[in-house]
Amino acid sequence: MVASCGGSRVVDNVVSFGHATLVTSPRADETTLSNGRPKPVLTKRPTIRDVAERAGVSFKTVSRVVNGEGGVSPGMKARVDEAVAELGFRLDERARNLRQGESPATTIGFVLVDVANEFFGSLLRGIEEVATARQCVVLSGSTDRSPERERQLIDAFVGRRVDGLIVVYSGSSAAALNAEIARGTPIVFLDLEPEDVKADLVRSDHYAGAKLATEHLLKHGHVDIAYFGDDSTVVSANQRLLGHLDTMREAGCEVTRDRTVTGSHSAGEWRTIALEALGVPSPPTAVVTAQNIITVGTVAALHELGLQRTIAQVGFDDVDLAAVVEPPITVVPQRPIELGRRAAEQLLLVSRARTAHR
Amino acid sequence: MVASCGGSRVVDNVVSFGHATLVTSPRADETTLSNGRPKPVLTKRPTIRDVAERAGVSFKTVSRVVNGEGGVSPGMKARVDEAVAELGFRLDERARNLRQGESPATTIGFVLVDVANEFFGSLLRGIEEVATARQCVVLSGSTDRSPERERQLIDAFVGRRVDGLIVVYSGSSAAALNAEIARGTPIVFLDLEPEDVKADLVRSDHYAGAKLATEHLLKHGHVDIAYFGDDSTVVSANQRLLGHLDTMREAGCEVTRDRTVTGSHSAGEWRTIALEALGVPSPPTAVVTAQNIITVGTVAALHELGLQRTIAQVGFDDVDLAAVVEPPITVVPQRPIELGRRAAEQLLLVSRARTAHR
DNA sequence: CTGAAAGCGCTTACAG
DNA sequence: CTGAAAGCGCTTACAG
Repeated sequence: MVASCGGSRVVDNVVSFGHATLVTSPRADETTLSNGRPKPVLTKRPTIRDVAERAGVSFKTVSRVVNGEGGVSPGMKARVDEAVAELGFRLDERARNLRQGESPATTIGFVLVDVANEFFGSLLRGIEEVATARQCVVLSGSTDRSPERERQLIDAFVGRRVDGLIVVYSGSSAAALNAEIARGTPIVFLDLEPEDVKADLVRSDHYAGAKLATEHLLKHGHVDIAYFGDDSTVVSANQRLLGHLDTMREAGCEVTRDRTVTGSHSAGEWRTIALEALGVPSPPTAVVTAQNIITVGTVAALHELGLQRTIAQVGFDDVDLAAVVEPPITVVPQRPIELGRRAAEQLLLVSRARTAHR
Repeated sequence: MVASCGGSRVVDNVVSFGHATLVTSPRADETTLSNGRPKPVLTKRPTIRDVAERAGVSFKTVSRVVNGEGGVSPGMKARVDEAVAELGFRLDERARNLRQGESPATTIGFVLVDVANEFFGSLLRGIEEVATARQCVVLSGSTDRSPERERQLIDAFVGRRVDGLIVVYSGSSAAALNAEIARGTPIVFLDLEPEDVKADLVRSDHYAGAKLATEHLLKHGHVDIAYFGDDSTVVSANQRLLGHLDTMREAGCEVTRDRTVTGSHSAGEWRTIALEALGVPSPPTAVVTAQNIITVGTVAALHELGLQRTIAQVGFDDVDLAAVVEPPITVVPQRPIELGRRAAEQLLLVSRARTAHR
């Protein structure tokens, strides 16, 4: 039972074994005739008039019933309800909306960077939650930080007359956004903020978060704390760095250049950087890793150096491995779902205020 | 520069330092008067008639121009274009759709389990990509596997007359879905499949994926291969297990009970399970971890046992740490973005076939 | 309590 | 090349 090459380890990283499969049901091919059976006739969706005809009432009465307006005699209501059920009638929200003019928000548009990224997916989740609670639905799209894509998405959403827009800004025209705001579309920015556009913004308090991280380490007696952060030209990264530096200064701790590394790198690159910065004769006693992938890279480096129980680490955001690494890592989570919720609440607040005002 | 408690490590796991912040712009409060300035008048959105009036043409001409229909003299077109720009006119897609009857798909509804989960977020990303390429937009919502939520979402989407539905099935009524399909809404199921509903399905070929994983290890000379998998009552988990077992049998390798562990556990629990199963006197020489969190837990266990270079591991799906762990892990990725793309392509195919047929 | 008219913003036929 | 009419599916006033 011992393998012939027990000591070998498969080392290929991410072998690409794609295996998507499409199972086509017979039903889907029936747009063309098969074995002589008649093509299924796609019955046109029943309208309020179809229901009225079937129930033998005026279409206005149907409208009253399906909208629960009341003022309809029980007998008529019963007949209408029956016809609705038989025909499988469903109100067309588009038509309602078109006529209704001002009514509570029904659709929110969310422009984000990339839904496949857990952070943005969580933002969407939070928005969705408050939207759903109010019968509201969410349209979303990824920009990959392209101003052009952002413009297209906003165009598409506005064209569909969303009641409000939540956007993780990617650099599209401030003038266009201001025009849209002036035109009455409520906009709330999330996470990233454009200059020259006056609108509400919901974001994490990165400065305070970094302060907490560093204070946490100071409280445990550390004074020689390294800091690995994202490229400081990114506003949030800079705020985190400032939070760290200010906290260190206030505590009277020295901050040296070689203990503070910032830049835009992959997890693998950060592993290398951490190996160099922490694998020195007198390493810091603790390190703040101010971003997800930096945390992952640094954890790997600490374990390789065997220093995972010697150098304390506090990271930002949740990480898969937080739960299984020994010892566990302390992190300052960003709570993106909460961020999304707050953005949606703010949007609907503004949206409602406007509706009420007309 | 040496910390006073250099040896200590902060061990709290995930300290909750939430720090969402709302920055309200002055603009947002202007729905009520402030410092005597007049409330901004929300100009009503300009319609095709407003543009016509401004350009001094009939509204039908405006329609022609904004739809790029041609058959309009250059002079008129120029006047219309100018008026459109001045007024910031945008076609109302809702109204277009209402009148147009049959036209290419414009909105897709996607019902998933949880967007905050990277797998589902990636599915959405894939759908979005093919949708966007065709001027189509995506409405999505999370069910958390609640049949009730699923029904509500489908209702909301159908009410808005989406041109098609992609759903990761969560157990809502098959009868309702069949009725909707009969009514003409194209539906494609993704990942999970309902019984008693005839519709297309796009999913990973879990059996083939597991086969590949196990074959990969066999090819490297392993014969004593352990298998850690999700609860086998989950269809996909069962397919993976079968793929593994069949491959082992075909290769003439023995499979014992203690080498095959399945069940629904957290990453931390899997770590414990792996420690027990692999920390035995004569451990297997390789292990297949058939799911994301199982992989994470097992990696942690192997490193703790110091067996990460002795026992080979092949996992399923991508994992954050795949990139940084030493040695790197081999994984069979599921390519959720690709799955999403295929589902959307299939949906639009069916949708188009129907449109053409009317 | 019930219904006929007008209109939401657009497009689809149909005339000139 | 240009436009007046009718209608998409519904709701909002207005009458009975």
